[in-house]
Amino acid sequence: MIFSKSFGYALRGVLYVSMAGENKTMVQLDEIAREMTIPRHFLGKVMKKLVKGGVLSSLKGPYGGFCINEMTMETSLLQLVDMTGEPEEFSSCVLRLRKCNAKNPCPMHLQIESLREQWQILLTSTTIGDLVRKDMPDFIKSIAVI
Amino acid sequence: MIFSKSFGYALRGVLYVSMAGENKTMVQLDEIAREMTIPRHFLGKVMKKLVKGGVLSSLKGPYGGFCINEMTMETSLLQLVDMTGEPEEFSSCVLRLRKCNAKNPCPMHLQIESLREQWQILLTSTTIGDLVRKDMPDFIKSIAVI
DNA sequence: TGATTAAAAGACGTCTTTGTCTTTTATAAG
DNA sequence: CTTATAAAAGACAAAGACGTCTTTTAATCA
Repeated sequence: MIFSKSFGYALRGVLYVSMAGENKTMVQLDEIAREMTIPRHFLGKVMKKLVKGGVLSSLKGPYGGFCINEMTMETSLLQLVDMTGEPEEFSSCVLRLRKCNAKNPCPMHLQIESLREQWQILLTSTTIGDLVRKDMPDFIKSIAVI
Repeated sequence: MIFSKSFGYALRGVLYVSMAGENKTMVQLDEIAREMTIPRHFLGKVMKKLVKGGVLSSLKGPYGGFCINEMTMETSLLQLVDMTGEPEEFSSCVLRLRKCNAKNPCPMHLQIESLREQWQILLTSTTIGDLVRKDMPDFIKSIAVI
């Protein structure tokens, strides 16, 4: 699989907060985990990363929880990937061949590099806001568990 | 990373046998591991899978080792992926959203599905033979360790 | 048959990802 | 200030990928 489970949890978490947060101010971990069918404590760790990354804001204590902020809707999927996983090794050959690069390309270098760039562009140009705006009403039903 | 280390080892292993095997009959694990800088015993397990999968043949005992067969050059990269890793979950949404499919697509379904298909096509249509034929002389230098 | 060789197979250990549980910290309300 | 609440943080466990080492099996040759 291309994306990690953590990424999937993060995406669904942000989307849930973005949509549920339209009415309420704060959305709590328990609700997100229950509605999205994500292990509660693990989701907690993922959400913490998102808060650290600035994608979401949080508040402890009674009436606390998570909420969106100025950055949320502008966040790209690539940023989400970076926050939830390891920083990609962008220098190395996708096929794991040594010394494969633009100057000394492996036989598949061009085609693979092209595909990787398309992914990059797609993930960079798509924001949480895009997803939320695209088809809100139907989408809420499909962001639950994998 | 898209492909596992095992896949990288398998690819380099098959390529090495394919190219070294033009002269000699049998290529041994020790030589492959040494020349490709791959952990010997781990490579042994990967090579075993390839033999089970029919991509390579092997012989035990003195003068034994690995050699190519009728299937080797026709093997696609996708087959190599399948042999070295887990069977892909092709039904599930790449973004890990539930119930996302052609009839009930998530907002990114079309674009992502298109990219995935391009990968699929590339990996299916590229065979070991293609790689070996493409630029043999230069390639042998670049298939070593990542 | 016996010795040697090399792949096959299995036991075991490490590291990362994923998941669970408990404790700590921060905030709101009385 | 005390209590309740909820995120933050940390310890720990399970599973899989990756890696090492040892034993077993099969083949060749004397």
